[in-house]
Amino acid sequence: MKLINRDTDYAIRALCYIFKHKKKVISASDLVSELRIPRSFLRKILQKLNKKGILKSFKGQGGGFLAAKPADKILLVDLIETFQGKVSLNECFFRKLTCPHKRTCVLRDKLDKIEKQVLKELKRITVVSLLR
Amino acid sequence: MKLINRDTDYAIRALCYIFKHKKKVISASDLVSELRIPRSFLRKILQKLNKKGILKSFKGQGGGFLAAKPADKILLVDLIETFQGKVSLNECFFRKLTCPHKRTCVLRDKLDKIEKQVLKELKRITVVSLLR
DNA sequence: AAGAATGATACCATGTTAGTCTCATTTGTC
DNA sequence: GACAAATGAGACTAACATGGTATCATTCTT
Repeated sequence: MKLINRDTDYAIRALCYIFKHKKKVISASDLVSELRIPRSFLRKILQKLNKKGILKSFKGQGGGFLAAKPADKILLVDLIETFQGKVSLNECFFRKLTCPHKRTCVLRDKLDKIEKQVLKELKRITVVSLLR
Repeated sequence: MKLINRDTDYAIRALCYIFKHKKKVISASDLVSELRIPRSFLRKILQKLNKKGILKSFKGQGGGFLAAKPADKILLVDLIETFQGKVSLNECFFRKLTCPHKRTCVLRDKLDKIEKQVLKELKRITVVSLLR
């Protein structure tokens, strides 16, 4: 029952490093030696951040990554959704089917409320707030 | 990222049924035909509830299960912990080791706060509050 | 003694997570 | 233009978690 998984975690570490060296283009190699994250794994993560428009990438010698937007515009929730899908604490399945009592289920109702709270809190966390 | 998994879900359904038929001893067979949950799976769940002191069991013909304590004394959190372990939204591992920045990590700090909120809300939910 | 129930526990299939590997493409430098 | 350094794309794999099954032992009622 983890809120963030390893991809998201690594993405955050990478982003923090990139923001601490703003203006410089950071290559995967830089990040690997700095963060000690497995190279191939990290590369996949960087590619995804690029596709999502959170990083800009530059190919070829001297290439690497730059932030595509300011740190206070990158929400933790966006990262979580990028790597783990929509935040949903109350998916309810009954024998592989979506539960037939969806609308009337008291438990679901209560979990929904908790989910909304969590989401609200998560939305207040940006990459800036993680830069120490 | 689910707050409750299938074991917990089934446990709740079973408990609700048992409480709605208080005083009667309910067998696994009763529950299977009522709730349409796979027999063996349900039996494992009932056994666990028994071991945890949430149900009392009776062997032999006419045997089955009874609630071991009142519905308002059974917290949803207890069920979650029985089947899924301690609620912990912020486990942080770094390359299989516990993360070395545990104490200084800003993210961990924020997730901790969210976890405390969730836990507080979860503790307010008892089986009574799920009996409709 | 028989049958109906739970207790204990091993097993299995599928999906998810974390990580690896390879090849193609782009770009800067000599 | 050749080469090296970088990213892009995507297939592959090992280990673990989840959901579910199966079997045999034990206990209790009749």
